[in-house]
Amino acid sequence: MATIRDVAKLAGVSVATVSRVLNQNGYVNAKTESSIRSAMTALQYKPNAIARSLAGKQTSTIALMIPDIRNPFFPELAKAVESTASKHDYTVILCDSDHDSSRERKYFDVLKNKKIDGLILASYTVQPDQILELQAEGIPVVLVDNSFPAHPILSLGVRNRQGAAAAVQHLLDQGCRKIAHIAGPFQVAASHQRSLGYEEACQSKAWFVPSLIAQGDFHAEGGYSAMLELLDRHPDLDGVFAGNDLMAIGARKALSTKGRRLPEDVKLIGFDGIPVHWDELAFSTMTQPLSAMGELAVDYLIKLMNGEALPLEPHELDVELTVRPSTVRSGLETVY
Amino acid sequence: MATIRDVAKLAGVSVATVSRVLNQNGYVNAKTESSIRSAMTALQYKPNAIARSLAGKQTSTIALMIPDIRNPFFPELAKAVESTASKHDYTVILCDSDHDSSRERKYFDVLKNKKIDGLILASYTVQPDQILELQAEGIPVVLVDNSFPAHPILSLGVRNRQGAAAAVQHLLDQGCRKIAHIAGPFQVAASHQRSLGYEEACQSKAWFVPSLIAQGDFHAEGGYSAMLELLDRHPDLDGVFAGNDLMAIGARKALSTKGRRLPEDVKLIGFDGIPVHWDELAFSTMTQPLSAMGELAVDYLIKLMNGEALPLEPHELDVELTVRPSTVRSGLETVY
DNA sequence: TTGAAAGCGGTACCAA
DNA sequence: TTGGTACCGCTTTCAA
Repeated sequence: MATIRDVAKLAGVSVATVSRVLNQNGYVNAKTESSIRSAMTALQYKPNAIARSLAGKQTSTIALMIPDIRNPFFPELAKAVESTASKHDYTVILCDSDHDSSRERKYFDVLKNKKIDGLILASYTVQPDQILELQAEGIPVVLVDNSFPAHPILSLGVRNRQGAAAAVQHLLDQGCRKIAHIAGPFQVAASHQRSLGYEEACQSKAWFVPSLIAQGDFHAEGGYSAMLELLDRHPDLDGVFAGNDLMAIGARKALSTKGRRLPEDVKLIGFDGIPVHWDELAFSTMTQPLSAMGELAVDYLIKLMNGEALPLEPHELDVELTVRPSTVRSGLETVY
Repeated sequence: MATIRDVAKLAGVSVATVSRVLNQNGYVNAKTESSIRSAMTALQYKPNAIARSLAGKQTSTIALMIPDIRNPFFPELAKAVESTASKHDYTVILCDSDHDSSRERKYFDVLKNKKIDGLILASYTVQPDQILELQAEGIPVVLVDNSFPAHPILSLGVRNRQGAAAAVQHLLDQGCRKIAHIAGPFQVAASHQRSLGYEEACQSKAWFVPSLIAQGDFHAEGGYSAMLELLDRHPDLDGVFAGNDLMAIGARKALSTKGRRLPEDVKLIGFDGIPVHWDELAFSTMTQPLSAMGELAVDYLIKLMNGEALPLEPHELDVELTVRPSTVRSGLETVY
């Protein structure tokens, strides 16, 4: 492997000059430059990124940390992050914390040691202090799908409360008169906000009682059992808002197990907009702009890495109502 | 940030000695070591991985390159790769080539510059020469879900031909007498092998005609149109083997559009074993051991990185028949 | 058992 | 406009 010194020698100049053309900074004579460039191609010179990182202070590497890449929420986010990052010549380290805060901690250490330039973090287990510490070590962080409003942490998410309220409103619009809610883990801020949105939209209704809310776990299994529970408590419910799509999937199964037809007997709506492939069973949901979030997260991170000071109020994007046959018979949409 | 020199100074030794305790190699007096260790904790010393990489010759970083993380085939693979790698203190760079060979090439360059220790590659567009070149540059490669038997490239996949034949056999066992096939892209070796497996299992049958094969594209859309085509050509078909699950999804839609009931009128089986969430619609498939593949890929890569010479015949794992209601009425299985 | 010092391959400051 | 050179922080001979 040719080094910068080899190039300098062949071109008959100093390494400093070669470095200048490499980084396109500083003055350098046109003929000098061209002779250097031909030396570079002659030697097939490729700058060693490691050496560059050590001397300069950029690794051109960011990390994306998520709880579980198998959760259909994340591949799309990851795709957008990766693609945007690589567009800006950043490389992405994938960290799957597996919802395990000890793995998270371990990764934080590794990432510090590796001097990554920045981190995009989706976590429901981090403590704000940990993020602050990363920032103190010079690693900018963009928090996604979560926020700590009391701390100086740039965060990015969606309007969960408003979105949830809109979901419930859609059910009301479709004629529902008794709408239940399968709540996600209340420790997860986004989840909590959705529950608040539900309550906000229902509280004033005569039919509303707290027992219309059942606790789920963001997984299909939890949605399934929560739905059974709800049907048991309220056999006459005619609408369900699930705190996320995975729970909606479980809920659908429970509903069909109990002989409820969608949308005739019960209307069901979820939240997230994870990819679905079956028109027949696809259900209505509030779709998150995952791709836009990933892109925006990288854009913000780059600004932070460039030292720009950004407003720290949580940046919240809008979710979009996606109508499918679980709430409107004709809401059939080609999704494959 | 404390450096190794700070530690050396505080402990009253040389950096060489500190380096020795850091790497647990070479002789070092027990008391010396303990005084160094306490200096390290006192200074909160964390070795700089970049400097380490430059001086040593390991970056402890591998890359995982895949065509599209949104393809449900890959998240599980990625999860296993990531988790196994991190167990061995390797960090994983995620490269999503987006099925674009120019992006692939660009990434190869970046990865060389960054001196990654190894690469796990899933690609249907790479040329063997490119892999050879990476290897020549000292970057070991494990090729996944593809192979170039004529070249010295370690590859890992499943027994596609046998698996496909087994899928068809399952349809035969269920009483099918006219089985169609939706083929994936023939340029993809795995896909081609599956088609061969289908032909192998059908060729001897009296009902077999080449027009029972339609071309798909590994996506739901292609499966859909291929299925329509097949139904048009052979209204009496009673079994379908789709070259992958995504096409099976499209095929299912086409079948239901045309009023065919599963499994009564037509039995459908796919290939891959991507995650499904709906019991009701889940279809039979040949499940690939994705998690095992990811783990094995890393294990192999680590051996290669350690300089071990490994046998270069493609390592092929078995696929497993997963029976669901698209082929057997009672094949209901809880999948959520 | 320990230390001095020469790299690893760049960057960037200071002179020339 | 160019070159000399001191780092960046760690590893690894080679001597002591």
